[in-house]
Amino acid sequence: MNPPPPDTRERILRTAAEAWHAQSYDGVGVAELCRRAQVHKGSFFHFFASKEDLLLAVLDRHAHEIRSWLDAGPFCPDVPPLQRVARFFAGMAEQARQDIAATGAMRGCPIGNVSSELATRIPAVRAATARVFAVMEEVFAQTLREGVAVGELAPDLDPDITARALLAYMQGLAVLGKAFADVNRLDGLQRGIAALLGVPAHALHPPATHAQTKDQRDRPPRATPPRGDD
Amino acid sequence: MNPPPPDTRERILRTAAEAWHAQSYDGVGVAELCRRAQVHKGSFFHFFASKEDLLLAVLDRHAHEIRSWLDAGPFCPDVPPLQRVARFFAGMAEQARQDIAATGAMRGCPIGNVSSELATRIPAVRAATARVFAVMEEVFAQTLREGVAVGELAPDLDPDITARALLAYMQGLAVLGKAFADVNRLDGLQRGIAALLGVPAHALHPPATHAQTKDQRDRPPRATPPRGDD
DNA sequence: TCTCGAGTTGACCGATCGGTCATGTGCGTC
DNA sequence: GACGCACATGACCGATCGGTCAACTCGAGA
Repeated sequence: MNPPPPDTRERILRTAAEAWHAQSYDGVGVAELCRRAQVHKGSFFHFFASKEDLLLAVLDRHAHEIRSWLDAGPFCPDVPPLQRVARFFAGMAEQARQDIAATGAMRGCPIGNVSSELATRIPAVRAATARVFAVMEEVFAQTLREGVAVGELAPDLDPDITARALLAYMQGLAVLGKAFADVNRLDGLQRGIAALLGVPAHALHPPATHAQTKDQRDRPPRATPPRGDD
Repeated sequence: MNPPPPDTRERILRTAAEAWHAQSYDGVGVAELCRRAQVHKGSFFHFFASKEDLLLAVLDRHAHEIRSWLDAGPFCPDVPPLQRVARFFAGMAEQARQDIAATGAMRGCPIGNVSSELATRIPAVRAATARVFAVMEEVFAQTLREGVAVGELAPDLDPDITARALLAYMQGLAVLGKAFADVNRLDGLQRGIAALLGVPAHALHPPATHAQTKDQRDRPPRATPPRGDD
């Protein structure tokens, strides 16, 4: 009810996620984070025991929110399963295009980036990123299972292994996209997905236009207000 | 040439490549690099204008050496094209297994890691990693072209796009492997490759670890014992 | 013999790193 | 009104960062 509620903690979390995605964990220090979030250093360490602690909080939030985000967005069951997958990858491509337009570079996957940078150095971070990936894998697998049930996919397709392959392909596209920074490289992307799914390329017809996955200002049905308790 | 000159520069290059692969660019500073390479700081900056300069040199070397390395190694034409691809990915899996055994973690792809960490921050690094990826893509594409010519692959398969997809898949596997740090996750790997190539999974039987009898061009692939090797 | 320059050595630099801490302030409660 | 507490504020800390520098060694060429 407070007009200017002290969303300090929230601001730090969001700023960190954004900054680390745009650059890297080591590349953005606590001081700059504080500058961007308009928070004083003392306050920062009032909310987070350390920089690493903040990273784990960011990843934890991802792990807890990504499923509902996916379910409400690209994987919303308002279209058949195969189209959801296509819509998800189309969203990725659109995101990449926006990155290029805005900054001339692609930022890649925030989770994949962090994992690549820190998985060997900080075991807890490795585990946290794995948890996020596992959720995505589950969402993929569930969708694929539906696809099999509906008859869009071959009955002998292994949903779990295929989900894993899809996730790998997606991460690889993120890595290559970031390295090449060229949207044209993304052509032929659909073909790979279709191949992994064992369907003809035309089975993944482009979902009309970019779905409105980003204009969601409304509160989701789940009543839990944004609070990063862990 | 230089008969017994101290290979200082060489030592720095190798140490940096190794250390940055095991950890990350920002995670290993010049001081530690010097410690490991047994080089004094002054010498370091005698050979390289800056830390970033060294990184570019490391990447440059990769770009120049990787083609001949691939051609002499996994892509050596002593086996049919498809088997070379299979051998390459088997080598990756083997590498991952060794990483786990030695350190309990997977290091991922040295190029992919660097790109993920620095592509948005240092454009020159982005370009340098892209160059390495481009070489790999070329080697893949060439092999695929051969595969089409020999009849191992469908005549309408697009070698360039498929090569790109294969490279993406490989990078994704590296990212997920690093995050999950679990060799079992690598099962089902072959299936994805086969799917991307449009061949049945059994067409990619795991090749022997080392070079084997050459000139088996006319022999169709035969089933080989599954991964019992450990 | 002298010079010269590639390479070595380690002290040193300012900036920044992640993190600490004493103090201040506003608010809810008794 | 006084106390407690969540949070704000910014000076401050030692360590480390990437990088500089002057002095030194030493072998090849004149």
